[in-house]
Amino acid sequence: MRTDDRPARPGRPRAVPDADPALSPRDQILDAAAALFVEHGVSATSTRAIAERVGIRQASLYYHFAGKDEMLAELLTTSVRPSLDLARDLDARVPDAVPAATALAALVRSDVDTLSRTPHNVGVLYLLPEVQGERYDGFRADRQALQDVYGRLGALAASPEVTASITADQLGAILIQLVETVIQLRRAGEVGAADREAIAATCLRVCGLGAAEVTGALRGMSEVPAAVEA
Amino acid sequence: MRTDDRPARPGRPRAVPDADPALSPRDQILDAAAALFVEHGVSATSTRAIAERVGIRQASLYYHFAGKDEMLAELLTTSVRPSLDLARDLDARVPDAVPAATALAALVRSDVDTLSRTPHNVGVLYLLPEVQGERYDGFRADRQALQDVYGRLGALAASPEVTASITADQLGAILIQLVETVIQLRRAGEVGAADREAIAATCLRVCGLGAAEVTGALRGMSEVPAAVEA
DNA sequence: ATTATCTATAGATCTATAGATAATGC
DNA sequence: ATTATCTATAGATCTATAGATAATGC
Repeated sequence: MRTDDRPARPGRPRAVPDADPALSPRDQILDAAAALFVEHGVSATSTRAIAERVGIRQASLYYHFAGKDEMLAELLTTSVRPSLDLARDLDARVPDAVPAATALAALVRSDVDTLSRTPHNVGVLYLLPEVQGERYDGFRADRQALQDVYGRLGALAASPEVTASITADQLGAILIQLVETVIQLRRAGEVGAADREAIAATCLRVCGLGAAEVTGALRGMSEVPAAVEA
Repeated sequence: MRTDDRPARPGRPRAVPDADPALSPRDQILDAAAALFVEHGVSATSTRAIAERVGIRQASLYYHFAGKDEMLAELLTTSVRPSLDLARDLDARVPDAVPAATALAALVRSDVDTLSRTPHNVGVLYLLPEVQGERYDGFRADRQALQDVYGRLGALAASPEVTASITADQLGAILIQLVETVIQLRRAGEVGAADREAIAATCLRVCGLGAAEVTGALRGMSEVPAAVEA
């Protein structure tokens, strides 16, 4: 089994010619698996169905992956990682270099935008029952770490009234849940800029920010990514 | 196939004696299916596994249900119906007999409490990919109707700043998503009264209510159920 | 006679391995 | 020689039907 991801190498030609030779076979398989896992779930997706969508024989999948589990693990990890990286980066700059509300706004906007654009709405994968298995402990740990950052930034940004009635853990769970409203909206139809902004603004309002502070944080946010790149 | 739900009638005895004769065989099957669907998903749950959990033979399931689909359909419907009934009831009394914020508080509290107590955390079923199939159009319509009420009550309760930046549809999606934070919390561990209150309060804060209004609505709420029963 | 179960099983999958083959690279 | 595919298939399911059977009810 090949586990790396170099471009396609020579080998016996496919029975059906490669539809997209620009993508590595591995990525073609991941893309097909993502689409089918999101639509039908993991168990309802057969390795045959994945192979058919790629345009290869069922057995050929096993040259690239040990099985569906491994495909799912990779899809989960590559989708949570960038978000966690940004979260940690922001977390480290708060509150000295960046106000908490600004950092939270930046994280929320980034995650909402990413989730609204991922191919096949892969955020749906987080909801699948398979993900509860210990096979995916690593993913769940990353996700929990992300939630913790949400809770920490939220608690720092929060008004005293809010802080009095809600813990950082609760706030983390609530904020991440709110961000994932995008996933459900995408299931129902197109997600527009207004939807994304409504969700981002709601995340800040949940922390007790007033209307002026909400728009302020969403504005100030636009400077942060530049700082991060530096 | 028997589709009603009378108490058990005579018939060949089970190989393994009935563990809970107080429940009809149908309810025993639904309970087992719910537990397994929540834990592993529908496709990953075999009819054999359901039967084993009940304590009957696999083939005996088909005397009560046409298949897993029918079990899932019944579980979904019986879990959304009571909530939709309450929502419609409240919706009809707003704003003349009951203030919108009070009605929203009552609906949120009821749904949060219900979801936090359902056996096996059945709210998880809403998230399964199978539910997107047209086989479950009826359930999804009920759920959309519930979401619409959330949006309507939320918009009526909302402060002008909130109404200016968010539509009733967006608010409905956000509120129902927030309520379902309970489902995720239950996956992670016990859900306490503080968690339920944090979520309920957050739903009201999302509508732009201040701290005083939030606690006010959650208080006034307690009178509403009595009015509903009348 | 009616009911709710049982046993047995056909037919349809589905996964994962073994081994062959058709390319390119050296 | 190496690589990426292919063909073929064993073994393990899983679903849903046919028909038998062991109770109670009349």
